[in-house]
Amino acid sequence: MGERGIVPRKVKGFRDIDPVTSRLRRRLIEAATEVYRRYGFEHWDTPVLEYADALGKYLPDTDTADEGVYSFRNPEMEPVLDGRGQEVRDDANNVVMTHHVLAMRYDLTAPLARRYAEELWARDDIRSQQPSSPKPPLFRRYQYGPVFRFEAKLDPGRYREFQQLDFDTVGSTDVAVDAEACCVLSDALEATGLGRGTYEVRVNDRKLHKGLFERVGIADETKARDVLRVIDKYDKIGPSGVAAELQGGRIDPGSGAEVPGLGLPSGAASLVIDYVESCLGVEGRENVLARLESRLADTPSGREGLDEMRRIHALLAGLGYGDDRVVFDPSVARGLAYYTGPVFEAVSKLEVREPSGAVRRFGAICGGGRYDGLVERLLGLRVPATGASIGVDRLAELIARTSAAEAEARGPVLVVVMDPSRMADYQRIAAELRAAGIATEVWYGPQPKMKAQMTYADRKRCPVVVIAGGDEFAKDTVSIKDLLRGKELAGEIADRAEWLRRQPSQVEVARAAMVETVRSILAGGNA
RNA sequence: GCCGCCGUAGCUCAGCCUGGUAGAGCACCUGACUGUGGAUCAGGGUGUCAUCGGUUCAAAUCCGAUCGGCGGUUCCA
Repeated sequence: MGERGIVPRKVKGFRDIDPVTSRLRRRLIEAATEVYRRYGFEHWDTPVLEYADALGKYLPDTDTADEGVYSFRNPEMEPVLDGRGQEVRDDANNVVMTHHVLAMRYDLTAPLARRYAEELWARDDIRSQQPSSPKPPLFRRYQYGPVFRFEAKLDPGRYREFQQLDFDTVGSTDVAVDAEACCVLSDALEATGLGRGTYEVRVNDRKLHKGLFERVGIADETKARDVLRVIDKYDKIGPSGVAAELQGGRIDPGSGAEVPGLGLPSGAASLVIDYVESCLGVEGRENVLARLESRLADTPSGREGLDEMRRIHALLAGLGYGDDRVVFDPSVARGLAYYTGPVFEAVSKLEVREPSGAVRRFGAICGGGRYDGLVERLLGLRVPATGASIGVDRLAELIARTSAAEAEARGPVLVVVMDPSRMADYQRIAAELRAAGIATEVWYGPQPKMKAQMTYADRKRCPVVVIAGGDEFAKDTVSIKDLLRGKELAGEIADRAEWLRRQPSQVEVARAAMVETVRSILAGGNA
């Protein structure tokens, strides 16, 4: 053995997708996008690469080293543009060129903003910073595809490349759109196979949080964000943990890690905890609203948030979306620097058991909300938008783990090669089956031994094998073996010789009847 | 990123404390079987003991660093 060459290895955080997962993924995307389409969203795609500054405007936490985008310098030189889109020139009046930084998209919303802003940019009134029309055009689209995030820590079910399935409405401030987004999520999840009652769409409004801070007297945004972060951990660390982190800090008993406190006065801390606990275990959107009413109605932002929630509730109720599908949960705190109004997420209530026996909770499988600052940072123009995204990979994993049917994926039909000199005949058999819409593969492996071919078919979960040797060709027949039926009957095998003589899962039929016979086996009937 | 635990065959793991160059179950491979996967029987160990370095006559075993996994913490547009 000499040099081994380059060691083949996959990039960490990225995945190879096997045929079963791939098929499931595509099925989910088809089912969900069909729902999106029914609501009037149209399909737009955008490139995987964007100029980093177009994305970067939405990187609220670029200072944290943990996360980031994959980026690199464009190999091609392009002109540098100023804020009005004019080429920058040097003293000699030459156009200044540079290798711009390109980045892989980390979600589908930032590219949407770019796409939308680019449309507006073409309008003279917008470019001159003096919009003649204060009303941005309405735009509804869905999009799916891979997004890329550099994450320092890779939890199970968390990757650096993953699929998102987005739908967004740009150009409307009406919370009716937010209510509709909840319906879309619910419909889409059910279309992919989640049973009613196994999931819930949780809704909150960032304005409620804002109201809480007004009440408690927290004006600083960073501080507010810190408080929300602590609230979000309530189910993990409990009321005493939350109280400690809001005030003096605590030491995590699990890891011994020191968690610094936020230094809130104890009165403020108990107001915050009261807010979180006020709705714990409260069933029904009406009841949640009533609890919040008594706590936040006297703050300007809280009042606003409550009005929005109330309207969303009325719209949902009018459409028949009850508490079995959409709930109000004031602890939901997504995308702190990003969302401006209603926020939603969808979670599965099913438990998944790891091979190790541990129960694993799936995180949110969908997330979304209103982000009225979308285009503002690109064009200085405030454009309302709301939308949500399904995490396709998480949903796929959830369904794969909780649905037995999905695990039983089938391979193609295999045409066994008994006599390599009759390859043309085998390929003709395969062509006939394919013409009937049946996925079919001819054995091209090295040894023509039948046992090896059967083992191959078994591994590949082939449902049917077509066998034709000298006997069959002489009689113009084929032997058709039902591997799934054979598997069922395999338990009865006591004497192999006897078993082979009877071949209970195999039939010999006239060549003309082959397609029909295979079709009926695939349809579930036994030949 | 920080703290803790872990890293031996394809998988689940034993061996490590008390150094003497590896073992179990399952899986896998071969054959009984010249035209039949799953039964049965008979064979087969398929491994740079994560990597690199240190201590030692001798390291899977002791020490250090690195990489990888898991849990927590941070974070999640």
